[in-house]
Amino acid sequence: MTEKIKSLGVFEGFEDSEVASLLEGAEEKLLKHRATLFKADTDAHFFALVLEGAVKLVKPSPSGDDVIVLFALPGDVIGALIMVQDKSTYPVSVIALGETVVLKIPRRTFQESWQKNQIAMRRVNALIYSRMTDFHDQKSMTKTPLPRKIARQIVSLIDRYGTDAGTILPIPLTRQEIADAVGSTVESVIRVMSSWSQLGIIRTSGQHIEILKMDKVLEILSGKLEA
Amino acid sequence: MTEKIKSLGVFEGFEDSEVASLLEGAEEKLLKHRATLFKADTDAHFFALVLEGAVKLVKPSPSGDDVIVLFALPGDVIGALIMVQDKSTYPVSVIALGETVVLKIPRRTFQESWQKNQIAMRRVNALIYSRMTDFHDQKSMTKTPLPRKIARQIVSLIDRYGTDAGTILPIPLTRQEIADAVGSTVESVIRVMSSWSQLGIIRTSGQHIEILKMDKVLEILSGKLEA
DNA sequence: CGTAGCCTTGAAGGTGATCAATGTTTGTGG
DNA sequence: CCACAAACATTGATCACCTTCAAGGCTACG
Repeated sequence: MTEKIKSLGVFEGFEDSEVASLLEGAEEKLLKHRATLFKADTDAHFFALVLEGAVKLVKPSPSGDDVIVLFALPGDVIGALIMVQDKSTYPVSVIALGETVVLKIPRRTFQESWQKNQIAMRRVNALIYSRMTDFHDQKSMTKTPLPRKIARQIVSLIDRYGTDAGTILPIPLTRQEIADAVGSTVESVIRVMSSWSQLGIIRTSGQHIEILKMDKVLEILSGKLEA
Repeated sequence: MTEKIKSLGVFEGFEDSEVASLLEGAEEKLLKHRATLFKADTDAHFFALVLEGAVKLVKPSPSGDDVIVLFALPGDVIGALIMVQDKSTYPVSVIALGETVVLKIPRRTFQESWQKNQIAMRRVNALIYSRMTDFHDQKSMTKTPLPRKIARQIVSLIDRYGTDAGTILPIPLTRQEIADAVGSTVESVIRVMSSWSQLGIIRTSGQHIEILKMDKVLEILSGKLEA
């Protein structure tokens, strides 16, 4: 068992043996950029922990405009809630962004170890709680102009990654993905971000986004700045 | 302890003594229409179960256009997730729609009984799961035209209430509230619903909404019908 | 060096927000 | 039981913000 795993927030302060039982049957898996961890509507027999890199949770839509429901970063748990349903299929597909490492944990282990471990469950629920409030935030911004939505998304990602390396987005994101995440179109996202680039607020090289003036981004988010 | 309480989904199959310990310190409370159960940013010292009627969870916005994050109906749990956070304030305000009865349960009871009761926690998590997928649904409809959003909201409410009395919305809703729930404006909601009324798809008297042609509503939801 | 994936730009058009005014229902106190 | 106020519903006109459609450019990689 690697140090990396033991140092995850979910396992903080746990005995090695405790962690071992929570990881019964777990399997570490390396995903290449764009690789799929699981597909929506597929039998949900495992959940996962993100160790390195990132994944996106995509809800497929009949009309082809998929929506990104969530970005999961290291330390995040995915597919845990569905483990409590008796039988079920995943509601979303999970796709890696960049090289990423995840830990696949079988449903049985969830039922036999996680659900019996109050502290672990508390921590899982805490993660879910923050996800929930994030949805609330998003929902409260439906009527808000696009630039503010994009700003929110960016800030949310940086906040969650926590690293004070800070101003560089932890994941490679295409404009299309940003659009899918905020519920807009590539073109509109491009227009907004181009204008930010010109104002020197951000700098992008390829899928890499760097925030140069966080204060400005926050002003946009709060509506003070139009940009 | 009333029969009504014991018959709630969360308590299904539980012994009376078990239910009693889960309700340690609980207090039944009658709320009048529009009465507030708790306010956002207030110390979260209890969570609640809806017994009768309904409540709305409102996220206040600085700009005054509040957003309705969720409608909670009988059997729903509200504020449970926040009980796992060590100390915290409610992220939303809760306001009754129509005469409603709730059961206020102290945080201590959550920590001492609920968290130790695997089955109860599973059920709470199952409720949360369905709420989560509901958010996913909503998010996947951001780019969708307003009528479909409204249709989704209506169908979701009727689905959840389950009663095959069926075609009458279980809660009194103003157009403003519908607008707040789908992220739109009163005027726009009115235009959509008026057109439905004229087509004989729905009938409204005051805050009461009755669905006359559910099939049509479903067609609108799926995009087959423009209306 | 050609293809695939992503980014960019422009023009046109639509959906819904906003503003403003008016009608209707509900509830309350005299 | 009436009168008035408050809350809710409605309608119309205007306009901003995005979406959509179309075309082209850039970069990377086999």
